[in-house]
Formats: sequence, structure tokens, C-alpha cells
Amino acid sequence: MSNAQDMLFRTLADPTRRALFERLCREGEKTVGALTARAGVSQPVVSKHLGILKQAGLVRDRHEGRQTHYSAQLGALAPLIDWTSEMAGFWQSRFDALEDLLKRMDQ
Amino acid sequence: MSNAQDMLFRTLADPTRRALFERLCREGEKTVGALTARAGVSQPVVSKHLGILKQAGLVRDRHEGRQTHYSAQLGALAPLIDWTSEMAGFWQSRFDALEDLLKRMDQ
DNA sequence: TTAATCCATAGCCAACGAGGTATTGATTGT
DNA sequence: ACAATCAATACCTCGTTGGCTATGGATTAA
Repeated sequence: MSNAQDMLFRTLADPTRRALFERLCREGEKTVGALTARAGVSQPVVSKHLGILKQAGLVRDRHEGRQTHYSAQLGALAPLIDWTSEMAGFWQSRFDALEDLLKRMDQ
Repeated sequence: MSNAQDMLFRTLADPTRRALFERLCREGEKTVGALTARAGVSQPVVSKHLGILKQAGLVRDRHEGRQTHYSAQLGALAPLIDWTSEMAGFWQSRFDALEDLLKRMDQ
């Protein structure tokens, strides 16, 4: 039951985590220190969140000396987009079926 | 800090809740009893989840005698789609900027 | 009227998760 | 060599939440 959507939704459900991902999307690659400076939480917490984001495939890390650079991986949002369009698709097809039925009744 | 995206992500993060919403999208309006029959959890739990989905605007309820019919409200997914395209937009614009820079350097 | 059904609410408990501080490992600067 | 910086890990605490059972309120059936 632990599909890709599950991981994504759970990961993005936390505001702090989503804020980190948003900053990486907006501003590009950032070090842990830079992210911590404006995150409103302690450095270990930021590191933990980044770890979870990485596990979900939403970020990449690049080590350079003693600092780690993180960047957003937009492709990881694909399952989210797929799920949304799937839901919209179901709804649409039921709508189409209803429309079809109404047309038949109209004859 | 409690915007629309926050509510949506948090609501859809739970697998049981998401499964309920998916069934309503796929199969259309259903009573609490019908949903409970295949939910794998007890009726009170289903009711609670439906209440949370309702609060997030993802479902509507319609009372008919002693039973309550629930149906999906697809429009509520809009903030999710908006957020996703916003993230994609940020990424794209940074990509465009880089592309532009490379073009200039190429001259 | 009484019994049965349907759903919501209340109350409880266990597990999870997000936060903190302290510490370690690794790298850079002196 | 030693001190300082950066990020990750370990460990703890506390609030949240998802599950359950029991019950109540409302409606329908006998």
C-alpha cells in the first residue's frame, strides 16, 4: 500500500519540509547552513527534513568539502500530477457518462 | 501559515482518507455504509475521515432519511494544481535564466 | 410502540512524528 | 597540531492523530 503518491503526500504534508522544498525550487541550490538561517528551526531538524525529502526523491545532495548543497528535483512531482489528473479523469468520465445518458433520454 | 495547500496536503497524506476520496472520484456518490463495507476500518473511523475531507472541501454530504451520501468535489484540488505549477514555474524560470546566460556566453 | 438500522459523537489508547539539545565526524583555518 | 566550522546522528520529549469500542439521536420497519 506504500506507493509513490503516499510517500509524496506524506513528505509534503509538513509545512517546514514544504517550505524547504519551495525555497530550493525558487532559489536553486543551497547549503544546509543557508537553509537553516531562515528556516525557523534548528540545524539538526533541517538536516532531518532534507533527509526525508531526499528519500522521497524531491531533492539531491552534493558534497563539497564540509558543506552539503541541496537542490530540488522537480521530476519527483510527476506521481502527484499523475494522481491529480487521474482523479480528474475519473470525474470527467462519470460526467461524460451522465451527459451521454441525458442525450439518450432526450431522444 | 495555514493556507489552502497545507490543509490539502495534510488531508490527503493519510492513505485511508485518500482511498475514500479516490473511491468517490471513481464511483461517484456513496453512502457511509457502502464506503465502510470496503474501507477496512470501522464505521466511526470512516465518518471521522469523511468529516475531515469535508472540512478540506474535498467532499460534499447530502442527507436523505437516515443515511448520508458523500460525493467528491474535484474543484477543491485546484490549490494543489496551482502549487505544483508554481513550483514547476520557479524551476522553469531558473532554467530559462541559465539557458539565457549560456546563450550570452556563447556569443 | 417497539425494534432495528444508519450515522455521528465521545472517550480512550498506542504509535508516530516533529521539535529540541548534545555529540560526533569530517573538513578547513591558524 | 589545534581550534573552529559544518552537517549528520543519537536520544529524549511531547503533542497529534488514527484506530478502536461504546453510546446517542434520528429515522425506518414491524
